Amino acid sequence: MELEEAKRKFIESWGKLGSEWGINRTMAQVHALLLISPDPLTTEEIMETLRISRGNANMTLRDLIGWGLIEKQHKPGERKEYFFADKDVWNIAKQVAKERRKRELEPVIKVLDELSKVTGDDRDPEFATFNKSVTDINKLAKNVDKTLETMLGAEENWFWGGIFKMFK
Amino acid sequence: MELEEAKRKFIESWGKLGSEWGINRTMAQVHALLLISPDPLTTEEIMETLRISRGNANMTLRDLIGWGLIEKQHKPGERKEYFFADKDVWNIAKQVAKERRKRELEPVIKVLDELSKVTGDDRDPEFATFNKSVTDINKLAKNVDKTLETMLGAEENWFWGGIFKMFK
DNA sequence: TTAAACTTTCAAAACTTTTTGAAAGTTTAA
DNA sequence: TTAAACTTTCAAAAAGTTTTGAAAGTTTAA
Repeated sequence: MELEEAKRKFIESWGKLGSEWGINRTMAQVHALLLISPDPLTTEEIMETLRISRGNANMTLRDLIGWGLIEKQHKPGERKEYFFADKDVWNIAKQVAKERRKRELEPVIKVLDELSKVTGDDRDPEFATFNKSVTDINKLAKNVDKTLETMLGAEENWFWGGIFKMFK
Repeated sequence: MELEEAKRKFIESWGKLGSEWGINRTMAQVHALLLISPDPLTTEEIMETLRISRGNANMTLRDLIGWGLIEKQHKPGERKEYFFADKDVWNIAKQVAKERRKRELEPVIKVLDELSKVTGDDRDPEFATFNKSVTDINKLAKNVDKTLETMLGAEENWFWGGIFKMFK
């Protein structure tokens, strides 16, 4: 396969993966494009390469900055803004985990905590089943949360070494 | 909070979480409803409680069975089909991880493997950047895959005990 | 100041996904 | 057989999401 085709394929795949993971397709594609660009790109260049509108490009770039995945850069003597992506895959994974934890896990845990407080008669099957599911899921969510927290604070090397060895 | 309100809230939250995680809202809501039902429910009951159409209910129930999250049950002497959810949270997490691994991770790894094979001149920054990102992401994806595989094969208890201790 | 170069906004349009509901299909009991 | 009870299908409609592009806003250099 030739480099240009490979690049296109990479952008396409990353976009698809993104849309399965709550990051929208264009956002993931712009990210992919910046990931494989040795130099920072302008809005104009991104619009052209991915054939997207100015408005879309601007919004997407802003979102990506919000996710901590890309940064603005200014070249001395130039008015234009350049964008570049952090190329460190471990950082990317960490950022995504961090954001999703904040955006999705935290609100759910808040609701579950509230729902765990509901009281009732344990001999009432309606209550008992509700209560068991809610408490179990709450425990699971808290466990995941704690795990993420620890992972985010941990150092990079254990990851590349393979966490999985620990479960053997 | 009163039990009925709590149930509604649980179904709503689970639905929201589902839609952020690639499982559609109705599917997650039906699952939530079955999770907190002490007894199996019929299509009719589910339609009524969640105010969804017959077609939608039928499709959703089929999908949930496909994900391994619920099962059909027959009551002796009755024509109707009843549905019930596995209430074991660890099983639920395992099933979801298993399915997503198969549906999403595997195809990506396949593409990345292909893209890793692309050759070029390492002094060409275009190639070098592309290659580094692709290989790094490939390593990450494989690592996640391996971790999932091990987790899925592992026993339940280490999870409830808290994996996170291992990262301390 | 001014105007050129650039960025941001947002209502409307395009596209995608989900849901509906009526019709077709299947199973069972009599 | 038949018909009632139930399940499945799928084209069209509704709902939800993303994208466009023109207009408004901002910054900078002169």
